[in-house]
Amino acid sequence: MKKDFHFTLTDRLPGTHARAGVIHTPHGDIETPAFIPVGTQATLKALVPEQLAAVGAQAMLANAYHLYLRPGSEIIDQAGGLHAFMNWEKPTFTDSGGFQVMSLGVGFKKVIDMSGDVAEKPLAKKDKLAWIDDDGVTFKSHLNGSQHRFNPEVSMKIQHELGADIIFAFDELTTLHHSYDYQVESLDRRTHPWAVRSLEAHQQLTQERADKPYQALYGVVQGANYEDLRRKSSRFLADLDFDGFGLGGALTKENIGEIVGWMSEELPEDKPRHMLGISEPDDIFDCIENGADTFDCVSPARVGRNGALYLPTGRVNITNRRFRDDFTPLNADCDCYTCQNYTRAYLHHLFKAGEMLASTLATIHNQRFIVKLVDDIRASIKDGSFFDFKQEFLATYYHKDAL
RNA sequence: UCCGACGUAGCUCAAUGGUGGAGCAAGAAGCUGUUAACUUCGAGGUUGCUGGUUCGAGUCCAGCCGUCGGAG
Repeated sequence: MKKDFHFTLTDRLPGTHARAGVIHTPHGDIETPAFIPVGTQATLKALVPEQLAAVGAQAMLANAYHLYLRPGSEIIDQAGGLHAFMNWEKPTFTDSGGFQVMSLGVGFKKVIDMSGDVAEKPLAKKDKLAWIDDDGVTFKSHLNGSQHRFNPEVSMKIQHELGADIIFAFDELTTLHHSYDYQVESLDRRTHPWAVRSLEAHQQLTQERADKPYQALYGVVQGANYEDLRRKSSRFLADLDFDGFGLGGALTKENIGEIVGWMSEELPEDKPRHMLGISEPDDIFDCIENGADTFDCVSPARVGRNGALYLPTGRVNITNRRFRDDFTPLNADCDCYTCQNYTRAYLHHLFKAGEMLASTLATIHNQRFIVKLVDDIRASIKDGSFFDFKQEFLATYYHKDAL
C-alpha cells in the first residue's frame, strides 16, 4: 500500500527546537503546532462534530481501551471505521490503552500529579484493576469487572479496527513515584520491546488490511524526568520505522520544556512529535519551544464541564457567586459561539441549575481557547514573534488580578 | 372553642435522659495520553418561647406561641 502520510516542516524558530509544519493524513492535513481535542469514546463529550470543527479542531483523539470495551472495536470496523461511525471526516488519533495500564493499575483512584513530591500510600493489590507483566497487562473492565488482556499485538489489532489516521504503540506509562531502577526496567523489558512488537504487528496488519486507508504509527518515548533515560528511549525509537513519536509519561512540570528538548535532540527532525496529555498554557509554550508539534488532553473539556473556564487572565470558576449578576460576555475578545452569544451570568445560571447546555457552552469555549492558543503560537513561530507572544500571554494569564 | 399531632442548620429529616448529625441547597477549591455533568473541603445551631423535674433535658412535665389535621 502506498504510504499516505508525511510531515512537512515549513518554519523553524532560530535558537530553539520550535518548528511549524503540516502533517498530511488520508483524512486531511494538520497544521502544526496543533491542539487535538480528546473524544475518548468517539465523541467529544457535550459537542456534535460540527461544533468541534467550528472550534477550529483539526483532528480528534479517541481511546482504544474504551472503544474496545464498548461498543467493541469490531463494531467500529464494521461501521467503516471511526470516521464513518462518529461522523467526523477530519484526521483522528487513537491512544493505545497504555494510559489505562497506569490509571487502572498503580494510578487507580489516585491523582498522578506532575510535581513529583507526593508520596502516595501504596495501593493494595485487591484495589487495582490492572496487573502488568513483561508481555502485557491483564485488567478488569471498569464497566463490569470482566477480565481482559492487552499487549502490543492486541492493541494494534484494536487500533487497526478503529481505523484512526494516527495510532500509538502500546507502552507502559510510569509515574514520578516509580524509582529510577523501575524506570530502567520498564524501558528495557516493556516499553521498548513492546514498541518493536507494536511496529511488527502494525506492519503485518497494514498488509492484511491493504484496502483500508493508511494508518501512521507513533512510538512512545518514556523515561520519566531522567535525562539519560529520555535520550536513550528517544534513540531507541528513532532507529525504528515509526511515522512519528509520542512523548509520554511522567514529566515534572518544573522542567517539562527541558525534558522535551532532550527528546527532540535525539529524535529525527522530519517526523512529528506528539505530547500526550498536556494542555496547560505554560506547558504548551515550553513544549513547543522545545520541539513538540501536537498535543492532546482531556483537561480543557473536563474542567469546562466542571465550571472552570479559560480567560486570558487565567482560569475562573464560573460558578463563583460574583458571576451571578455579571451580564458581560465571558470573554469579549473571544470569537467562540459561547462568548459571542452569552453572558457570564447566564453560564453561571446554567451550571448552578445543572443544565446540559452548561457543558456544551463551556466545552466550546475551553476547546476554542486552547486550540486558538496553539494556533496563535504557530503563527508566532512563522512570523518570529514567539517570545514576545509567550511573555505577554503568560504574564497576563498567571497574574490574574485584572478580572 | 375543643381534641390531637408536630415544632432541631436555608430545606427535608436523624439523634435508648449522657459531647446535636446526615442529605440536599448555599460557599470555595481541585481536575494535564477521561472509571470524571466528577471529587474534595470548610462554614452553617441559644434544638419555637418561659418555667419545672434531674447530677445531666432536643428527649420527661406544665404553660404560652406557631403550623397542620379533626370535631363543632
